[in-house]
Amino acid sequence: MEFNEKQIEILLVAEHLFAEEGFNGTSVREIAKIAHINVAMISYYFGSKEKLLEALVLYRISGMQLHLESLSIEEISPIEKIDKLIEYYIQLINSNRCIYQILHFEVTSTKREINLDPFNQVKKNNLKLLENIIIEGQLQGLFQPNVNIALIPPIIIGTTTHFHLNKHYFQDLLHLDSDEKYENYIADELTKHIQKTIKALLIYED
Amino acid sequence: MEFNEKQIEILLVAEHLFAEEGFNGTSVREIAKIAHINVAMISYYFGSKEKLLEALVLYRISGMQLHLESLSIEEISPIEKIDKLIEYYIQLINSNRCIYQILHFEVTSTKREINLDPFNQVKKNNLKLLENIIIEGQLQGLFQPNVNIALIPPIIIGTTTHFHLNKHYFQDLLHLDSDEKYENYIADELTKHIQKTIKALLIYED
Amino acid sequence: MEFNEKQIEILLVAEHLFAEEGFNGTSVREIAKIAHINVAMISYYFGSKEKLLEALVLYRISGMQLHLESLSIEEISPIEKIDKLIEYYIQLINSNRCIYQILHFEVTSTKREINLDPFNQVKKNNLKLLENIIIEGQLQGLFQPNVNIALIPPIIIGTTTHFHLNKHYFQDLLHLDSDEKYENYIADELTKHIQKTIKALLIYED
Amino acid sequence: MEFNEKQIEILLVAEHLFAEEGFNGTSVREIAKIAHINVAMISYYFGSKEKLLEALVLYRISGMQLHLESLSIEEISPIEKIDKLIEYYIQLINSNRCIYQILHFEVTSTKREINLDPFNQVKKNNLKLLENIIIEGQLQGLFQPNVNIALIPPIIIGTTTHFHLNKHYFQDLLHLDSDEKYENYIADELTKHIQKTIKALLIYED
DNA sequence: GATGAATGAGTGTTCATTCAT
DNA sequence: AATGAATGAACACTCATTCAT
Repeated sequence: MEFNEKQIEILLVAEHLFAEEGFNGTSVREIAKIAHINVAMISYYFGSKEKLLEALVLYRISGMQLHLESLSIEEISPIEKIDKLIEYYIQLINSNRCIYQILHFEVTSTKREINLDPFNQVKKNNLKLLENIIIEGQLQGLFQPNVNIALIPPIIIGTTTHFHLNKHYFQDLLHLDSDEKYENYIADELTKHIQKTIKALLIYED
Repeated sequence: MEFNEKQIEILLVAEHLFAEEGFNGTSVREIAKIAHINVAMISYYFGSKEKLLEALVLYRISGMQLHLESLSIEEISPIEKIDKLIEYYIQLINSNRCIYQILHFEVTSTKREINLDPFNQVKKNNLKLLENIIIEGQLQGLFQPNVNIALIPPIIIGTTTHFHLNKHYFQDLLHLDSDEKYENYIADELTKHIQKTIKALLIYED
Repeated sequence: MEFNEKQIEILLVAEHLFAEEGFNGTSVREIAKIAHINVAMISYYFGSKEKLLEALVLYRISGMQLHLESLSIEEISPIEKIDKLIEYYIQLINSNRCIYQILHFEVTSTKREINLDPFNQVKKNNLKLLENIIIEGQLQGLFQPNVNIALIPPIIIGTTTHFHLNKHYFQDLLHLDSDEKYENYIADELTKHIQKTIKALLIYED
Repeated sequence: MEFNEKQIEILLVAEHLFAEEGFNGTSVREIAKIAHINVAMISYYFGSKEKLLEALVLYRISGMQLHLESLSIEEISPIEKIDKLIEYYIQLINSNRCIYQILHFEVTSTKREINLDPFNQVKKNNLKLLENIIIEGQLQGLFQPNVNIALIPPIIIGTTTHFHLNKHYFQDLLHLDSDEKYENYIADELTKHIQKTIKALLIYED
């Protein structure tokens, strides 16, 4: 699917608004106004508001694959690989914050007829990547053998998105009185915390 | 705030629909139809659709406090306390799944003028409870000293809600081909997984 | 028709609101609230909102008769009688401002099924009173013979009500920067102006 | 402000209904039905029902200026000028009957946020025109010096609108058993009556 | 290819009134 | 006699979409 310049602008505006106000809370007129295009353009370009969402999902999912092919062949320890992967994962969620929220709330939970196979495939690929690293670590005797690998991404994604969703609460709790401090906290403390957690889980013998 | 029988029925129907279709995706007529009441009743009882949401939040938050006062005085090890607390926490999220989703997506993220102070207070109380247990464990030399306690609830809540939000994906991935199996998986594997993760984090020396 | 204390309070509140906001612009809930009675009382006491208006009209019309029986027998010149009558008329409109407005706008012009016979009778009686004075003056050679008597009350009522309806405009135009000044202007200048006008009309030979 | 054909039709229908049933007594559906347009068109064209009223007022006020520039320079006596002005004034009110009623009742008296400055300006302009004629007459010694000029338009407008508002009463009183007779009465008797009244007032020495 | 005009369906809310008590 | 609870109907308005141009 190829999108022209205007279509991409519409997608970006829609992404922002869908994330902020929800799909039903966003009117096509609002999108059209901000994107400086005619209302009819949305139906004209995408068919309908719902199909605009579908196009947006498609457009964004392609960029959500972890591009860590290098990681597999790098000559660093699996522990460092885990650290790198988590850092990269959190950055990925961070920079795709809007579409993550849209996907989870507007698509996954509600009953829209949007094909999520590409999204699910991405998640499975990312899971496979993680699995390879863990198996490598287990073979090296660094990681414990009995870990539920499928439940590790939920920790990373879940914790990060939860932190995002409750931004105000955590800004208050952790005294992050500027957006900059908040962003830095994610890049530093939250990332370290999740890295430590996953590594503990992998290494810790119960 | 006291609600009569019909008001509670409206609240329950609204909760279900708001969680499933979103606040903006749910019409008052839909609520009225399912609750077998007149459309005007919603305005009559609650003032407006928005105030209905507010009433729902208020109604539910009171039940979201962790009732684990006993835990503090029980003569079991802090490790067992952590296990119990997590199990209880997950059950709490489980049975309040709808309002959790509503709170996170309809209230926290969007700009509604709903007072979240009670909700935030509950979260802080629950955090305090967790903190006490961890400090107890640290004093006994069971837990490591340098853990970011504030970031532990996000792991529990984030992981659990992420699992819920992606129910279909995980049902497919983990071959949970019935709702029963899915529920059991949460009660067993997911709970164990999160317990193990948190304990690892607390005990693991990096 | 006898009204009890509460009914009269409702009537007074309704009169005030109907004049200020119009019949359709006033809700029975508004009336009930201000009159400190239950909403159902209005239907209970008067039958319906429309019948409340009817009752109000009936209640007020009785007081709108010019009580100037004395005028007929007083031993003053017809010119002085005209002066007295006009002054009295303007005061009458003044103190019945609300119901006058309601009658003209809510009843007379729109198609309500309210019996206006009593109101029309009052107007005819008042016209007769005026006619008698004018005939007396004509017999005394004070007034011209060829005057259209039926069109004299419209001058008095029309001018006065027009002044009331455009209160703000005239307050601005005539620098009547307080309600007191405005009221005084009516009692003094406007009254004198209308008296002079009618007398001129009656005396002036064209 | 330019209005297209359909917009003008809506304005005309609205004018008629607002005058007849009042602003609150007229529903947009009623307007839409009679104007043979979709209900949504009213919001689409004017923004809201209230703004439709505002547009109507704006649309009509421009036509309410007395176009009597010729009068100032015509070589006729001030007395004849007064006659002409009054005749023209009454015709103006006559042909703008609806908007006059709307302005007086729906706009002037109730608390709408409609800008009445243009209307007030028109009234002041018309007053100025009258004033010039009267001063001319006074300079020629035809009119008395001590007349309250600001209170003359109220006589003309008040009397005429009062006559209109009480159409049924006067049709009954004056045996004007057809609309034609009623209209003719205004053009003949009522006009003459008001002309005579104003002239008497101006000429009569008290 | 692109758009202004237009619309039917649906929105949340308010209304006067009714009715069981 | 008096009222709180309840309701169907109507309200103004917004929506995503269509269509002639």
